[in-house]
Amino acid sequence: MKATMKDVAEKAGVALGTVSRYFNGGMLKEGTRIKVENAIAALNFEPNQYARGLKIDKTKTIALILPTIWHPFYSEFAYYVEATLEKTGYKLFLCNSNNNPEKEREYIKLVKQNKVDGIIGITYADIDLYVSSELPFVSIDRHFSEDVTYVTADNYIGGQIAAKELIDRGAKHLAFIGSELPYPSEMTNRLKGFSEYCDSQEVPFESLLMAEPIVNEIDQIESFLKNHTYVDGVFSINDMMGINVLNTLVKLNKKSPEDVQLIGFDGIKLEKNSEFLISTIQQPVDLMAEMAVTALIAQINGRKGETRFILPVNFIEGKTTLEKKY
Amino acid sequence: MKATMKDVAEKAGVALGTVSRYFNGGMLKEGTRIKVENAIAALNFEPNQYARGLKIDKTKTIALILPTIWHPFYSEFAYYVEATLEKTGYKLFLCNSNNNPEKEREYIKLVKQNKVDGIIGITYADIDLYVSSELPFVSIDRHFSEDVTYVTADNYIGGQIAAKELIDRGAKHLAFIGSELPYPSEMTNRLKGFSEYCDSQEVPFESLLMAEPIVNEIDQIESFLKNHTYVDGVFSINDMMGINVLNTLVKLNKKSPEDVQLIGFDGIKLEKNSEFLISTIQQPVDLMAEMAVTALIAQINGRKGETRFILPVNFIEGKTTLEKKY
DNA sequence: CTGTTAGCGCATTCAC
DNA sequence: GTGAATGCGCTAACAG
Repeated sequence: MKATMKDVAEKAGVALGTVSRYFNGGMLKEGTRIKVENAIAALNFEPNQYARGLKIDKTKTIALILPTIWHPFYSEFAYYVEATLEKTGYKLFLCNSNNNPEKEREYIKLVKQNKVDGIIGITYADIDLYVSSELPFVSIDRHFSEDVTYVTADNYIGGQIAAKELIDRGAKHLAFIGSELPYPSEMTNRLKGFSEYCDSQEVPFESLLMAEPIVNEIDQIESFLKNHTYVDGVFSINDMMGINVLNTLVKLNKKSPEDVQLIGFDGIKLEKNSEFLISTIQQPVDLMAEMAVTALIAQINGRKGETRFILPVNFIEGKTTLEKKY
Repeated sequence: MKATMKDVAEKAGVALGTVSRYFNGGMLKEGTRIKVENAIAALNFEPNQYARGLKIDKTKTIALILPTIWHPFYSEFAYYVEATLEKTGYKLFLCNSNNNPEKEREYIKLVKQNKVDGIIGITYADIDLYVSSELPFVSIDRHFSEDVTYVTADNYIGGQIAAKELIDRGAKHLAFIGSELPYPSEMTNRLKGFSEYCDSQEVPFESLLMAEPIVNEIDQIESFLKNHTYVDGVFSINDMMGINVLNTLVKLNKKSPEDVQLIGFDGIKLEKNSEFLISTIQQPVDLMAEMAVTALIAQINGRKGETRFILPVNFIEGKTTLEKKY
């Protein structure tokens, strides 16, 4: 049998409230404190969190909704979210939505069920209606209605930097390879920054915009590259797609960076201490996680501050770009 | 304000117990059921899970402890655990232990705190004492005391297969590159299977066993390969290390598979639909997750069946091995 | 500083 | 088939 606080109180010869006070930071006289501690140890007691939660109406738990944890970018984000949360004693529910709105709603319901205090979500589905401003919610990379807090990297500047770095490294004919999301997202800004910078420098560029969900990604990339053999600088919408571009280049007997320079987006690494896969625009994942957690906990505690957090990105020089020329 | 069951009862003009029965599968007369449903919809009511949990002493929640979610193998495993759990309505707490026993114990305590019903753990730390047989616990890749359930891939056979495949593909001088864990683990069996097969075929092999935690992994691999230039077939303890071996080979101007064939372990992919990184021995991660969940839930419900699950591995032909010769 | 007490929201006996 | 009453384990307010 699991011991209860009542058992502890009896064993220690004190009242129930005293034991409770011991756990909630109240002052106890040296003697009673020791009696209580002994009883706790003897019974191997741990307070029942569900009873506690019922009483104080807090769970010290949040849910993280993301498309799939089986993706280096999201798993890195989850890693940092959990790490940040830990410092404040919060626990984390993990939800792989697979972009299924149904499942996202199910987790959003957990807030009403008092199972979690709030939610951090990377979601591209249409759950606007469920995300009200009363719900402690922080969105990543996606802008809901005005008063829903969101955290994002500066995708627009990221796109500009990608274009600039390719051009500065001697690329003359650029290309953007990416997808078109059915819902608006910060990702669109990557292309916007890229194309506007190209235009401002009067550098021509092509673009391959595949419809989501993408089918035959590899084939599409291959035929695009075949039809645009003069392209010598590619900006891919993210690193994973960048890897596919790289593999396709190999197949077409082109070398990177010698023949085609390539810059991705995200800054994926397979582990904390491994290398970046390609040259890339790195999102400050650790910072994004930290901000998201901080903002969420503030909301949970009734404080509402900033609702927009746009964090800086930076260029990572990897194996798929040449030395800077200018 | 959040509505309670009492509010629903009042609004529907029925008693509290009736509403409760509605949620717990009791029979209601058509008329009352509709009244209840209307009231629930009107108030947008969701049952408070903490109150429910307190009452029935179940949380429908489990915790997953792993070294770090920021690692493709673990994130794939977590993906499948969550997917399996979902089917049974369980929720998942994620814990990155970073191999810190303190943190592992903290999560194990959640069971006593009634915050989770059970635990699945991939842990190499010394937490034996905390893992008693009363605790619903399933260990992955690690054998605790006799009655603690564990799930693992057949690492011994995996090692044998790796050796066999390298030899069958014409490698004459093999090598094992890996680490030595301070605690016993199934991983040790990879080397055992490998070396025993080599011995049985009278094929010579070298081995590099780096002490954990590994420092200067790349340097150690490089110097090992430099000192054993005749090696033409490498079995690395896992895929991540395999990638490091591959990078080092490139640096040393050796080609894989032409000069050195390489087989890893795990069968890592960066996403569900991406490619394997190198030739490898694949663990049946999906199956392992499923078995772990099934066994855990059985334990939670008081049923105890098998306590040992050893699942088959298989060879994946990737870019770092040649065609089979024999 | 410590003991007593009243719920938190719900599931589950019992009567009816 | 339904309503009323009891308590799960705990916190917090109050009295002493």
